[in-house]
Amino acid sequence: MRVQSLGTCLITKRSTDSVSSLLEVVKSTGATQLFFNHLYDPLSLVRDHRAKQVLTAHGVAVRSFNADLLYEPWDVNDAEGCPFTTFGAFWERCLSMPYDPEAPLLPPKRIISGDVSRCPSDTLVFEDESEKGSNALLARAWSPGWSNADRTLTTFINGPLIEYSKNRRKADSATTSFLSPHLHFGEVSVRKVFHLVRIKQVLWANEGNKAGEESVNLFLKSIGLREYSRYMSFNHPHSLERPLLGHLKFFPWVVDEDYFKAWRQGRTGYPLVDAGMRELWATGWLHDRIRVVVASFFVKVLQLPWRWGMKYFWDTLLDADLESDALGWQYISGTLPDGREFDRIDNPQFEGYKFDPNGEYVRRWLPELARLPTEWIHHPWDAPESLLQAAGIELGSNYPLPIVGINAAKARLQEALSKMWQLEAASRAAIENGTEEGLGDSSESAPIAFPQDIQMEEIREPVGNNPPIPTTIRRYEDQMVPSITSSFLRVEEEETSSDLRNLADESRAEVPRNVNINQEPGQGILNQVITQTIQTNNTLPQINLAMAVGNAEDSTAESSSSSRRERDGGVVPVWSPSSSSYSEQFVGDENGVGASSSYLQRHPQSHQIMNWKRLSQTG
DNA sequence: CTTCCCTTCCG
DNA sequence: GGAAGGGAA
Repeated sequence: MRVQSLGTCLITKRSTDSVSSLLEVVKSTGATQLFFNHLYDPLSLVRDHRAKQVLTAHGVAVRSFNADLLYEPWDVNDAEGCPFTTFGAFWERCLSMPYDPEAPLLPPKRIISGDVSRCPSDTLVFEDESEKGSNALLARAWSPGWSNADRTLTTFINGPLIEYSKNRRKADSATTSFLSPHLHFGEVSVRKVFHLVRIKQVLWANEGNKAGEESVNLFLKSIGLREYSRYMSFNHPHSLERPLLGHLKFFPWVVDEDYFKAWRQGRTGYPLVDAGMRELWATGWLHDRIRVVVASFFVKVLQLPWRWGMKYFWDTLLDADLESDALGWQYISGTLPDGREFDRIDNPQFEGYKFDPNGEYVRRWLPELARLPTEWIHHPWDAPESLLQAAGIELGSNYPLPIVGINAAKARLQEALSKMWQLEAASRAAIENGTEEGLGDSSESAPIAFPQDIQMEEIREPVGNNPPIPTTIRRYEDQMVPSITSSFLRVEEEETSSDLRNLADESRAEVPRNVNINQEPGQGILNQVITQTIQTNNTLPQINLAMAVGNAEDSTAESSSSSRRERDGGVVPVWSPSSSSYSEQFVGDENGVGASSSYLQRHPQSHQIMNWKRLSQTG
């Protein structure tokens, strides 16, 4: 594959062993240098650390860079040099760092192409015939490629950005940036977004446009959340699949696949939730507010295990992103220090009038409710029978009654919490008496299995032809949310032994298939090895290679000597599972309740924890 | 201009 | 549930 704009070849490889594939490419091309960009999930950290070691040992000059974040996670610390544990403090620090984020780099003028004639390259197929139909539909929300990303960015900055603060609560999506898939797949750099947006902010500030200025702050906050997701992943590698705080360890989740199915199909009886779930299915995209609504409903009203919901998001979202989504679900579930209080249930009816005051969003995605007046659109179950008839609605027939009443959900939540405290107290007692060792491991270490038999192919768009019904049955490929913990624990055991080869590759994250990347190498092809071979050349561009991180030797001293940034060579602190000591205060480690109470002592200000304490006492 | 109350928002 | 901001007194 020839990258025309750069005049050099792109070699693509599928492999179960990235490091040896890289080595093979390096050898067959005679490359002497390797450049890659950092990733921050535990698998990549381990894999890339190894890649750096192995290739360096083979005499290749390896350098790695930050291309995904405004600041490297290890550069953002509090006054004591410790990582932040709440988003607010983290982001405040990011915005007041002594140096600005790197300005975006221009593309290189040219790259001196190496000799790739002896290097075998796999052909990657990004879309086959059977996928075209559903991909065409998904394309309504996203057109891949860096030039589309650029256009999306420009359109947003010159359009909706200035009114972002005013419009951000509207479920109708034309007011958001649509950048998330482009950012995820590396088609636009977050630094470019940051700088262009800041330029606008300065402009508006000079004009005295307060609303515009505030809009930029709010938009940047969502960029900040993305940053924070990587930050959390780096500092708490377990948090991608385990609750960060352990206070819900004994929560009796409702394991009900019918609830789960109703949620997926958008048949919960709550119009805002259902509209969201159908938009998600049809377009692979949801407004952030609506993601919170459906996820919160999932966790608080249905009380299903949040990892199920996270996996469904993973399977359906175009911008599915492990770090961001894990952060989001933990936030919703109240397992972050600054997450939502667990015992508060949001009422979809009220949220409906907040985010969709005129019911337009609901009518668009739930055509069966289209003729219902706005007064009842978010709570049809209260509507007079005559009115329902006139609107052609038969509750329980062509639109469901609420699957769970809000009051019933509140009562059930309280019951579940009492149960949880009982179990917790029992466990504590058992541990203190030494009669039983950590029975608690059952819930966290072995999360409730994802239902195996879900048949997504059978889901059809409900009555009506708006949105269009997909003509192609969607192929359901099980892209499991990668299970990191098990392999990760093995890393802990084996970190010192030399061969980490298998673990990093076996359980690696899958990424969505239908990604068209024929325009430019992007980091988004995260898990296929994509290497661009480059002859010795010091004017090297920061090309987004698909690899990342992990430099053992040169790093710790320098980077912990704080604020000096490393422009070149991508200095990364030594990272290994056992050295990520910050996790100790969280439950990610084996100690569960005990661990989170030591966290409690350190962070008495955390109202979420306070809540938990209060509840524990009253329960 | 201050104070107090009410709404809104909360990563 | 609590801070914080806006509006009324």
